[in-house]
Amino acid sequence: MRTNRTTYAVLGFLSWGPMSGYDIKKIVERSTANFWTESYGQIYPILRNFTERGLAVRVSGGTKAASGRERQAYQITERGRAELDRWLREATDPPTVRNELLLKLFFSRNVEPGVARSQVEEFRRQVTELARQGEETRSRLESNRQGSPDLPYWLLTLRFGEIQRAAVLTWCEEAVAALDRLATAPPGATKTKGDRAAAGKRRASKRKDGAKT
Amino acid sequence: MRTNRTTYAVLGFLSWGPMSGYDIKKIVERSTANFWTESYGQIYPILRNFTERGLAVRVSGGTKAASGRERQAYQITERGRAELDRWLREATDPPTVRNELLLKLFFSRNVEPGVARSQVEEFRRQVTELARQGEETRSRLESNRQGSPDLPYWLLTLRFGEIQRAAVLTWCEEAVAALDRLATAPPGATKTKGDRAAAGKRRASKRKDGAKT
DNA sequence: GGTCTCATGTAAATAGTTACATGATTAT
DNA sequence: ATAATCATGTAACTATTTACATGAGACC
Repeated sequence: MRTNRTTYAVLGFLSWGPMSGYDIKKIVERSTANFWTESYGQIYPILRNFTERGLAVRVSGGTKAASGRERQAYQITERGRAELDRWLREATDPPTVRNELLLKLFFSRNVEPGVARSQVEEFRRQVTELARQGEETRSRLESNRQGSPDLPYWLLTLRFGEIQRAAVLTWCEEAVAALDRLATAPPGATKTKGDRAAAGKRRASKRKDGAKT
Repeated sequence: MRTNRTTYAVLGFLSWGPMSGYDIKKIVERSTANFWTESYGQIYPILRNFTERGLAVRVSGGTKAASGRERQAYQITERGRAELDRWLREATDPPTVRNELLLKLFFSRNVEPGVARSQVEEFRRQVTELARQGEETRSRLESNRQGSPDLPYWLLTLRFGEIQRAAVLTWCEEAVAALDRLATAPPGATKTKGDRAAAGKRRASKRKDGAKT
């Protein structure tokens, strides 16, 4: 029975030093956003939970900086570190993916190929934007994190994103080309089994396809 | 306020023809497992909900085949098709990813590089297995779905997986190599604040250049 | 004076999984 | 006989997001 993954994300950040829930949220947005997110609704309760389980202690005050309320920082304990260590060594389940774009594509014969095409194009724009952000992150890391013992690991996660995004962009182009071919060539002409024509025409009108309502 | 994505997955399957919750679960496992999953706890309630909202009607009996209970099939209505159509055209939010392997890697300086290395290796095994399954799916589709109007779309989603997995496997090798270098070269080299040197050298391919400062 | 950001937190809603209850039929 | 599979469904739990309440200091 796998326990809450948020636990470990938060423990991981606390391993860098004492910080508050607010800090964690901000850092998550800047550092792991591409493969991990957390919301306040997760973070604050888990921090309280840590103090109950002895994985962290609350150190009020702290840096203080420029804040309205008093800063509630949390410091990881030995037990907290042990728990983090355990998780880092433990087997990792493959991620459960849910990709809505692919789901739409999967059912896209219900619409004209142009619709699927626009979806892919929009997806490509999104990925391109992520790639741009990735480049920024890389130069930021390389210019002011030199020598950090964390850096090699951070670069590994960054590289994952880079390689994956490049692949996805390749696919986008391939997919757009395939959909263009579908849009022009295919209505009923090609394949076997005579009944294909309908798919291309589908949008034209509502006729009965043997299904009543 | 985006409504439940499960809704559309189920509508999509019903667009193929009347089917039961059980059918949907089985088909999901065989067809979309790589980018979409659903559980009974989602499917059955949503089917009931469809009858209330007029997106599908219940057609008891149906194929019947070999079943214990009476088969409860659901048939999509015109309103259901309209809703599916709307969703297919609607803008798609980028997927929120949560990749636990990358999260572990991100915090892996808390353990020896060998730990991260094993995690990546295990991940590679998982992806390799998925790739094998993907190949099976491809030959299955190509041999007995020829001429289906859905085929081009299915192949697109399949291709996405293929391209992405190839990229991920490339990354795995790169990552293992990087972690091996980390394990041998750097133990204390980077430790202190003052030495930017070590990190910069790390990029050099095979350290014959005396990379350990 | 207004609004922005810092900051902590909670409540409610939504999403999703897991485990179980039930029971008929089919294969061994 | 019994195990497996077909099949439907629910309850409880876990996970996660969103929206809101609160309030202080900073900035214009």
